[in-house]
Amino acid sequence: MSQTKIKNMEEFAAASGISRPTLSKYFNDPDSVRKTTRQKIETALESFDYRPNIYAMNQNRRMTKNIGIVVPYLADQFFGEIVRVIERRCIDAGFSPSLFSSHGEQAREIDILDNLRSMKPAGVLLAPLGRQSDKSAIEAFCRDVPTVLFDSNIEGMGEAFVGSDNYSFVSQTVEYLSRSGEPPCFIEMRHPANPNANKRREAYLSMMSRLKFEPHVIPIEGTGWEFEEIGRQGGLKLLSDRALPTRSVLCSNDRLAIGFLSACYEKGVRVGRFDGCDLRVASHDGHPLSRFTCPSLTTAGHDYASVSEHAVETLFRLIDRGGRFKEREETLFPAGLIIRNSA
Amino acid sequence: MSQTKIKNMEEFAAASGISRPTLSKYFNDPDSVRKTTRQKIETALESFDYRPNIYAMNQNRRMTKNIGIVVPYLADQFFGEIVRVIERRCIDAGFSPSLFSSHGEQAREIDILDNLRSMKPAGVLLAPLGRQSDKSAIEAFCRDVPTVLFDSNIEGMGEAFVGSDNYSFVSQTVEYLSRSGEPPCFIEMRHPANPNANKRREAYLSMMSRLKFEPHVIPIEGTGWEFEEIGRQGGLKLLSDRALPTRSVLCSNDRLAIGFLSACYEKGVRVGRFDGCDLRVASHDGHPLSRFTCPSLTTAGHDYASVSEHAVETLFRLIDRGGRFKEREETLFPAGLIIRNSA
DNA sequence: GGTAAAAGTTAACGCGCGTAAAAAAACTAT
DNA sequence: ATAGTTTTTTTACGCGCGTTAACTTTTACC
Repeated sequence: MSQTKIKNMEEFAAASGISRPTLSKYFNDPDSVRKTTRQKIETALESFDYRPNIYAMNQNRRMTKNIGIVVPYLADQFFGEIVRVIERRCIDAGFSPSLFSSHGEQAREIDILDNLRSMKPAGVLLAPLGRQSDKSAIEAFCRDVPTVLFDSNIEGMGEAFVGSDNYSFVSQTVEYLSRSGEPPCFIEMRHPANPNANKRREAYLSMMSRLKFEPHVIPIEGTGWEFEEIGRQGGLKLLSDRALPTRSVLCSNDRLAIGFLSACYEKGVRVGRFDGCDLRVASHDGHPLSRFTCPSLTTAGHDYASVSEHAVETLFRLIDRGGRFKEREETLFPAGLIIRNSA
Repeated sequence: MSQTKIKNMEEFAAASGISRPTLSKYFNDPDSVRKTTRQKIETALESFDYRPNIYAMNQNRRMTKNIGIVVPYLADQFFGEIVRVIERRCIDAGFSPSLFSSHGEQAREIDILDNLRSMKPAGVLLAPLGRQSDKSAIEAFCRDVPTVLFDSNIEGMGEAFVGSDNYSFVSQTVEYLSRSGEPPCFIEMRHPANPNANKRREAYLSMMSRLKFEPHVIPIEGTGWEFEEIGRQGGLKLLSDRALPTRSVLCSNDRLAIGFLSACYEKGVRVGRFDGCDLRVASHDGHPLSRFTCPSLTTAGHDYASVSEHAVETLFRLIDRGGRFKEREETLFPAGLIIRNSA
């Protein structure tokens, strides 16, 4: 252990017998110094436990090794999962990730972007709120900071977008439901916060038309991020009013479906793909809890790993390129159909 | 909008007609300058949009206005909810919260604490991993940085602990279940990661003994943070083996119960508090999704608002006091019994 | 209107580190 | 061993802001 407290790089230079500029080089990139000196430094580091002052390090740099990660709603397990993978990859690549959640509020998203700007990050991974986002604020931000969008696309913003291919999600569920029984109606929020919802509706309509079935889009009321409650209330109303046009239901996303299933249960409607069931219910996202619903939920799942890996990989490439791509990139990953008991 | 770009406080001083030291005072505490000058500054701020360099601000300060928030697992909605409230209050109080998730890994928790230390935060709100935590690392950290623990208590560490009163949770559920039917057996993970689980088992045993019922603690296998899966596998096994000693089941926490309910559903066991049901299931935590299970889950819910408010309030008080309390504080909030359909 | 207290200004230094230039030292290859 | 290359050292300055001290202007109050 250390005997004398080392408080700056100067003192550590004296203690380790390496000059300060060389130490500075080392801390910014350990591979930039000769192997023998690197070992000397690392030996000294062990006995003196010194860490450079991060504020002093960054204040005179036009760009830091920080990476911002912004998600719309951290309580949504989808983002919890994505963030975990992204953080790990950033750390492994020698960056310091900073995590922010907009908590579904536009003002908060703008605040976060403002803060982020003054952190001079090397790059930012941004999952915007979507419909609620202040487009011009995001546009201005993307001009200043190298940004990769994920999850929600906003046309033309950021240098790249990485997300899931909504058509792939919906085409698989519609095709499966139609093949194995009655074609589904489609339940969604009337005013979805997230642009993916619109893509999914369009995909549903297009698939139904291709398969020559009559489409039924059923919008339910409610705003905010409490999707389960919205799905539940919508479900209770639809079931009370006997307003479902078909005996197959496709929900826009799993959280809505979780609420809808709870309504079915309460109303005594037997959900499932087996004989004696009243209704089949399927959905999209592959929510971590979708396999614990009653019955377990048939859904089209995100390729979580690919989306997060590719988002990070794209950002690193963007940083290497100096923050600009020739052309905006868009990468969409297909879904994987997960057949369980609900449909 | 601005015409000339302002790049530091010097230039902003010239543009606004206020001297730099006064500006410095203003940015560190807007109330420390006279109202008239404050208004002049704020007017100038609007037309020039300047923000002080956060790195330069902090590098020569022994303590910053940063607050660290560390949780063991962000994908757990319990923490998602708590973090939302805490972040908001920190911002309103003029601090900059930084959010970190240990993702259930000891190494990650240690890393986070190391980083946090070099951020010189004014204070830290730490929900430790629990059993997996490196006690000595946490102890060392708490010596250097004013820290309030929450959710998981580790005896003697940090200047304060704010959490829920596990006895209150369990006594209410056990009392309710016993009064309204058969006394419950208690299902928990054999090696729980979180110390609250141990408190809950003890509370169960103590309540059962007080009520003069025979206790049945049923440990189930599995490690990690995938509680639902653990609860499900445990449930499937118990039901197959017909190993449940009673027709009332009390789960240690809601996530376990969600898995257990899915096992019951799959096995065709009718869960509920009504005639014709085979089993009653109750639990603890008031998980955001507990009301959407099938049937909806009877549970003892955290007082989320009070826990998070009081944790923040305690940290602010600690910071005011210079980072030390005379005596370690411990505050526990009681649970609220939420009677739904499962029991 | 005069005076003391409060708030602002000017001038100057320091924080810890990045970085550039010139000189010295350490390797590499012939 | 020698010349050539790479790496390290020395020296010195700058970044943007915190902070202090001495001084000047504004306010508040009788």
